[in-house]
Amino acid sequence: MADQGRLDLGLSEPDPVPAAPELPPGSRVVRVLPDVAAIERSFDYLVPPAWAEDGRGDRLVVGSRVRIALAGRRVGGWVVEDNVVPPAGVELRSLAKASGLGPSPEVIDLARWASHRWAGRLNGLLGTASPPNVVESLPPRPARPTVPPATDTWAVRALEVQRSVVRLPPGADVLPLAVEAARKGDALILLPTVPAADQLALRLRGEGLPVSLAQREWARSAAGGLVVGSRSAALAPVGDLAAVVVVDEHDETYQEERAPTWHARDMAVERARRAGVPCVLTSPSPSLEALRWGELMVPSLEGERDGWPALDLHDRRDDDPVRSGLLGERLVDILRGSEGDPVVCVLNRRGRSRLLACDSCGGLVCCSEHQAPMIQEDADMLVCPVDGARRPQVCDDCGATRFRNLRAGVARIREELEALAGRPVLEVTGDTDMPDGGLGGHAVYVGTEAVLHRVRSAARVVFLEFDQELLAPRMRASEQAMALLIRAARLVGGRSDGGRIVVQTRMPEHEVLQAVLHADPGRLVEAESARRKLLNLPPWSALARVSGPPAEDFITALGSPDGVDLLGPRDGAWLVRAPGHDRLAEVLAAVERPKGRLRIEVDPPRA
DNA sequence: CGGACAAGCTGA
DNA sequence: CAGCTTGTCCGG
Repeated sequence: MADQGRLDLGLSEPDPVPAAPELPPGSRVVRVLPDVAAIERSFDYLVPPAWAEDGRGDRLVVGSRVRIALAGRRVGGWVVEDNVVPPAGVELRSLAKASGLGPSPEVIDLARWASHRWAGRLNGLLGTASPPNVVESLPPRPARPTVPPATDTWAVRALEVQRSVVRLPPGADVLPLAVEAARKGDALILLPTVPAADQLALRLRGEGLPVSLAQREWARSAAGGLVVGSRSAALAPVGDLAAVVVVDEHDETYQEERAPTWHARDMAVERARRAGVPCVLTSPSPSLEALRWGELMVPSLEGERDGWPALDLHDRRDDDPVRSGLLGERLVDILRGSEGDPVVCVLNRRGRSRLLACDSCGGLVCCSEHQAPMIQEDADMLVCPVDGARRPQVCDDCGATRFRNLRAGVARIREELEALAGRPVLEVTGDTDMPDGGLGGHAVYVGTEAVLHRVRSAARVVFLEFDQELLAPRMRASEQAMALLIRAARLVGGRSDGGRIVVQTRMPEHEVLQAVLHADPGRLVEAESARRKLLNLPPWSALARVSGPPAEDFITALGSPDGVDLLGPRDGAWLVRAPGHDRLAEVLAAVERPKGRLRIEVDPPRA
């Protein structure tokens, strides 16, 4: 079959074939997509005639969850098409069981669109769109709430346009926007994390609004009212969708890491477009994607200035790189608590030293054969990262045996911070357990960026080495660096409340830092937008990263379609670049997929 | 995914 | 050539 390797969007068997003669007249046949990750085809089943009499037949609609016999076992699935004419020559089996409600036809169509847009399988998306347990019927629709007239005019204005991007400073409250969305009717409100969604849901309930949590309260969401949730909520049922709000649209947690790497912001935008309802994206620093899509609105420049913390740039270019290590002298007072506690220090690295300099001559300790920086394995052995050769810890140039860390990991820096602060310092990593409400009670914390998620609040956040964020070899390095500063800003509060962030850097003129310094995210946009345009990167193009053992075959099969560049291979992966997402999706879908573990990441998160 | 079946390897 | 592993195909 010619399209064997292609993705089935639940609409296979396009040729109208006469029904098999053995099918009794009046039989109802439905097309079912199995809920099995590896199966991307749909199959036809007979609706048991008995169901027509007891009402089960009426409840069976496109989207319904069913159980089917497939290759000798029972699996779940979704009805993706009703009243189909099955291809000739197949002996139909009957549906084994009806297992309740599933996504609406609108959400199925949306998922189909997403499956094409992100070149991935439909059944995973339908799984996300389905209730976690069997739902036989919906609760009654909640009474329409009486929403008090809005006091925040920006929220009203934001929902008056179909596509608006609201630039709100880090500390701003989105509650007025959610309430205003509720005035429109049933609204979908997305937040980056589940705790943030839970908290907003609680506050909206406090306002007397009917709110349900997406996924966990699937049936209530489908019945009506406000639906609040994180990424997966973009596919949640909503009664009668009247508005969509995506809070902190810049946040990368909106993108699914596994293929299909769909993005909840883009999904929500498309959902609103299809429903013809207004969609509002908010962010302290809107993404280029958002700005290209909608109309930018800045409620108050004054509010924005007050809402960002002050930024202290510690320019380290004047310091002796060898002598002063990672901790500049200006940090001492902060670490000792003279500007308030707690102090949160961020260093995006794990483990111990990666880069050593001789204490007496200042030279970098490199492998004489490969010129690569040696790694300190234990107290007195060095290891070459290229071939693993070991040698004793002695400087090649001067024979000294004392070294200094230029790139200490978090574990080492904790000890140094403790010495400098003269008080205990708690190390926080991604593995550190987080108590409810976040960590508290310590005076000084140090950790990778995970520390920004785990500590409740801070008097100061110090980025010990920010340049690696600014210079990271990733397309979105600047936006990601900005996202870190936004997180930090939320821990310390706005400048009007004394909020202050400290950044040690050798690039104080970098647009990310300048944007925060002047509480003007537009400065980042100008520079970043020009750079991306020059390099023909998103949002001025659309990218997909293709990897896995069959990647080469796939790329070869793509050929050289019009307007499409193939870049690579690099680390066994290729980049496919097209002028836009329509073209990209079209090109990726046009080719048979070689078997094997092919991974296609559209909008690759780490390109 | 998981079963069916076919093609390849091993051992006496 | 049985008995087993490994690979490929396919499901209504």
